[in-house]
Amino acid sequence: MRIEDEIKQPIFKDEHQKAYINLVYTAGWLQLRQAAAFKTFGLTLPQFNILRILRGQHPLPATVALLIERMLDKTSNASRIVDRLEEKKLVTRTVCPANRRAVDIRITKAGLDLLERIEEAGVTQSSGVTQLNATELHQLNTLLDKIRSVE
Amino acid sequence: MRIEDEIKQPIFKDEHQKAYINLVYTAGWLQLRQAAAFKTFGLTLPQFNILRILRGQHPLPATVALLIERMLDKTSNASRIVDRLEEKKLVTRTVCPANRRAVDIRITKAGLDLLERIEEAGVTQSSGVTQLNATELHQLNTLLDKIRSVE
DNA sequence: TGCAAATTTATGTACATACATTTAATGTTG
DNA sequence: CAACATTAAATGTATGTACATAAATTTGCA
Repeated sequence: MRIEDEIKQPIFKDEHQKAYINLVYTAGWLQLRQAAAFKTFGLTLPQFNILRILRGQHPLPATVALLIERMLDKTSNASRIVDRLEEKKLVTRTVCPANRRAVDIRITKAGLDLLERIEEAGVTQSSGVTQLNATELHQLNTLLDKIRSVE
Repeated sequence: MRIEDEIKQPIFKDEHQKAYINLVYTAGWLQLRQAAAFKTFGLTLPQFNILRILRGQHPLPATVALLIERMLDKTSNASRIVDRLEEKKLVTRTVCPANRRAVDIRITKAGLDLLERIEEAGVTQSSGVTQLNATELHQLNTLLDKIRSVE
């Protein structure tokens, strides 16, 4: 469906505004679908993303600083997302012996198992970008990179 | 900058995953810039969006249901965003005489003035989509519409 | 060494999101 | 018309986002 019909706004100020709204709307649309899929596993999207970063490090630990660096949304609050994962016993937190300011965060066996179950269920494939072929994917990536090329 | 470098993740599972991450990341990037611009006027992005919908209706009122229908993020909570705007005297809320379940929401003179000041400051132009020319904008809109064409 | 600056994480506050539930008014139907 | 369903908005709760500040530790340098 065209974005005009999707948000019932037939006229945009210009094509820039239309593209902006389409971009933000589509990203939200994708995230909503992903979040719904993770919900059946008791995870939110940011929690899932952090678990995945931790698995990438496993068996090495990650610090909060490393999580922030790798997160899509860098301004969110990694500490509190780790709080939730710790409550669910999906990660552990121990003071880093080499630098007692830092905290070593590790994914647990339960966390690894959960990720595996989620991936077996094919949840991570559910994003609508599978609608696009190789040429279109390349086009899209180029356009998005260009948008962010302001400074 | 390419998305690989932006989030310091050199390898993606496939091009679909890369496009998905690029899309979500770029939308967040745009919204963060917009939000920062509105902040100087004491508004958040959703508050601004609702004010703009109300101006579109002006001098007719809007109901909460209409706001939700037009909002980019339909699952957000329009009631409470209107609460904030009402506290700032940018909108008024009165029970709809024709249907006492509904609430008539109207933008005030102060709200209209604020929107005008924001637009004079050119804040709404700040989105990075201005990097794209007409052909690219059309390409982008087509690709995004296609992504959402699952069901 | 000692002390200020920098680093790392945690916490506080305001706002927004997601979703379930509640409250009040209106429609519907036997 | 009474009982029940539906509709419209508000409220409750958990989580996340944005940003400022605090607390603890380490670093650097006079």
